[in-house]
Amino acid sequence: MNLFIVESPTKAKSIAKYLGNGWVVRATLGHIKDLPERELGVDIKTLEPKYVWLKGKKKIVDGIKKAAKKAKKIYLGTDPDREGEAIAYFLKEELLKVNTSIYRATFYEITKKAITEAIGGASDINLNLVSAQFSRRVLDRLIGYKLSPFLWRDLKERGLSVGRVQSPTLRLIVERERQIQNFKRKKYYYIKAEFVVDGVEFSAVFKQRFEKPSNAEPFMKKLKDVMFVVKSVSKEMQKEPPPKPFNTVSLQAEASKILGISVDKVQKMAQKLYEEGLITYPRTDSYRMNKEKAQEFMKYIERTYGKDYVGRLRKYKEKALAWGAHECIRPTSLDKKPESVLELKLWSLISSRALASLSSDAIREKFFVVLLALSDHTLEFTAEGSKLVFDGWTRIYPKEVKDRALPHLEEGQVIKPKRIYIEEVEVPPPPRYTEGSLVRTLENLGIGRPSTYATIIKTLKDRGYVVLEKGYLKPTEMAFKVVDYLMEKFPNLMDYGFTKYMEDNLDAVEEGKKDWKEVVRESYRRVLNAKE
DNA sequence: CAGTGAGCGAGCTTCCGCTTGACTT
Repeated sequence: MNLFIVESPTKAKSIAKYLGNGWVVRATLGHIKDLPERELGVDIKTLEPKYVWLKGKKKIVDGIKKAAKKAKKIYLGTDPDREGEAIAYFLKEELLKVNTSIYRATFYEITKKAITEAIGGASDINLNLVSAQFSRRVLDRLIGYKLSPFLWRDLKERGLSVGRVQSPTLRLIVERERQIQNFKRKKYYYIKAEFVVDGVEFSAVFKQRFEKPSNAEPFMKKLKDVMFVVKSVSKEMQKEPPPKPFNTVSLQAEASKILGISVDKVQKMAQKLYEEGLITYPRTDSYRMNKEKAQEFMKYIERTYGKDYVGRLRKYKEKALAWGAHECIRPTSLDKKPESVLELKLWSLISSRALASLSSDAIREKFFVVLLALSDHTLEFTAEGSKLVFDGWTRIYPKEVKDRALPHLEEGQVIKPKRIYIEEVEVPPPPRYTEGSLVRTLENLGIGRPSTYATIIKTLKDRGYVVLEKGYLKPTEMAFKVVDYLMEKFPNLMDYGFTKYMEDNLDAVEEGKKDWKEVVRESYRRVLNAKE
């Protein structure tokens, strides 16, 4: 008998099916060891971490140990990334006590082929990856546990917190609020001309924008009872490529918007769909899709919508970190659907998005018309129109874009406006973040990971830093104080590029170019550098 | 005798990231 160990019990089930008789597959349920919660757990002089059993994990690993005793070979199939490598490292440390035949197997998708290849090519733990995890973990602990007390002391409130992720995130929310508070109402004025030609209504706008309506008045006088001549008509075809399939962030943002629920709820529902075997792994930053599945989906598109709607499997530029474990979020099969109404809505959203990503471009025809006042050719107006000439992917994943109709116009044609008027346009202040837009911003900045995006928001709420108001995140008084304090005292931590700086250093550790403790020391010094 | 400071004990807040299931409300 051989033993195969993964993180997720759902994966364990699938893999057990592929491997068949002679194999036992077990799951760790994520990390098994971590720094102790109630103390720093890091020797501040040597930076030596103290990893202890996570609650309930000793029991799980004891169970795995029992199986390991009887196993011929043991394969550590935890996720192929920093955190997964650390789990494998601690597993090996324990399992060596009962069996020395231990191998590290990595795979990037759960197919029979990928698993078989992983077993064939199994090797040993990558200690550089493990070291990078230590760096990340210890640095986060130092920042969290050493800096939070500053807030308790100086802001005289208990329960406040500082973190590499949460604090810059809070800064985003607070800075946006300040932009809104300091926003100067600004209005602009446009001159518009309305026409009806062949029963089609359209409007054209004067090339110049005015700060005050009185500035537009002299032009309005000149435009009294004026006729227009069509100077030029042009058009161009525009391709609209399909959207990418979902990853964690885009699913959270899109589903919370469309279904009107929190990103936390989206994530919990997605987890349930995953456990029921209806979708792929829901915590991923990748847009990759399994080739065979993509082929199958494209055949479905051809059967259902016709050949013209079949696109191709596109390659997307992935963030460096998205190299990791999992493909995009997609249905496992188009026939297996959930029963509950809300879950079905989410599943359908995921399915149609995955299908749309494999569908053809939509094609839009855009028109541009230039009109001149017949009496004075310096008075130039323009009109734009557009029309969807081929719906492509938008047939599968609806996108709301209205056509703007223009009548057929010939150069030199003279037309009479129905009316000419001044339109007031007020520039709106920037909006507060929604949970979805915040999570999108974090992903773009490289802050946080797919497994934590939803909990970051929860932490900010729990600390009393933000409240949800009509679906938007609003910072509290305390949030302003905390951000101002941290910006003054630890500006390097509050820099949106800090995580990127850390990641670059972790990359160096992973490549064996830097010592992990040196990276912690340097980064932590950088955080403190401001004053203290 | 007032003021200072060493020493000691009580209370104990907090990080990010990996994964679910066992809790409570």
